[in-house]
Amino acid sequence: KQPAFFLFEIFHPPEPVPLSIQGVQQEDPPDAQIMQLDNMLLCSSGGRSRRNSDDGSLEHVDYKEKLSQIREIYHAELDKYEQACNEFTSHVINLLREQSRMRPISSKEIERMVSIIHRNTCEAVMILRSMFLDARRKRRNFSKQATEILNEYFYSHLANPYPNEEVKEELAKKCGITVAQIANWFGNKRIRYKKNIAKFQEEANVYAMKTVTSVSSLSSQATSPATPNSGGVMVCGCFAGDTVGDLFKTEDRLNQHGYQSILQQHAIPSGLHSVGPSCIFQQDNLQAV
DNA sequence: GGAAATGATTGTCT
DNA sequence: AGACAATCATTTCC
Repeated sequence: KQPAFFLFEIFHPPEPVPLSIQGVQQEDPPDAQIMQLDNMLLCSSGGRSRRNSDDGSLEHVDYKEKLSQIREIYHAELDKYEQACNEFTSHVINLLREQSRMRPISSKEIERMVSIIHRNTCEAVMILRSMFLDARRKRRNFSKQATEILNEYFYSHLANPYPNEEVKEELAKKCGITVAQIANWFGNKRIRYKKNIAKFQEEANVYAMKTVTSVSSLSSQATSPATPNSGGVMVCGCFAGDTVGDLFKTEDRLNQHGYQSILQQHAIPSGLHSVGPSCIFQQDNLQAV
């Protein structure tokens, strides 16, 4: 899942970041750093220098050589750090962009993240961690288009609104969300629909009409809405004006007004009491009995 | 600002 | 493993 994945990435950055160098870089201007290096070198070679005090020029050359060597290493390390820091920053930005599909992320938030990374990496990890833990339940509603697609599928497969893995993947692609989100959506939809069918009547009718128009526009000779792929049409038609919340009553009405034909279309044996186990109404029957 | 809607999470069941 | 049910946390609507 995204937050966990992100945390893993943070704790395993692409390149180990040399914290000590970062601290030096920020706290001291370049000149002060060079001075520091000079002093360190003087201290480390102090003993030898005293022992060879009679050969001052040789010692000086040796010192200069060492100094430039260390400077080279230092700058190489500094470059490495900057590169790692930039890589890490772009890495975080990419992850944020990915996450922006799941929850709203403003450009300000991204800027803040970047400034945090450039402060102190250790501190940054802690801040970022808490921020992501806080944000783990933040969400964004699906786009209208995505909801349309999902509802269209749901209401045109009302007899068996259980898309298989293949269909889920296809829907996920179409809607620009994950398969897990598709599963969540159908889980929520089934349960909420079943809990209060009356509330969803209007919506069901809307999508039924959509199916009618799309089907009739596809086949000009179709005079009846009961074409193989228009299951929702019949279902919603018989819901119109129905205020019954009780599933059993609803089922009776469905049987009376043609829901049976939809069940048959889905290769479900006649009579709701022998409907396959994947039918939501069957499950309710079992629970009620 | 509060209610309703909605996506996600968690625990339980089969 | 997948479905359901309850619930949480956020967003949207009035």
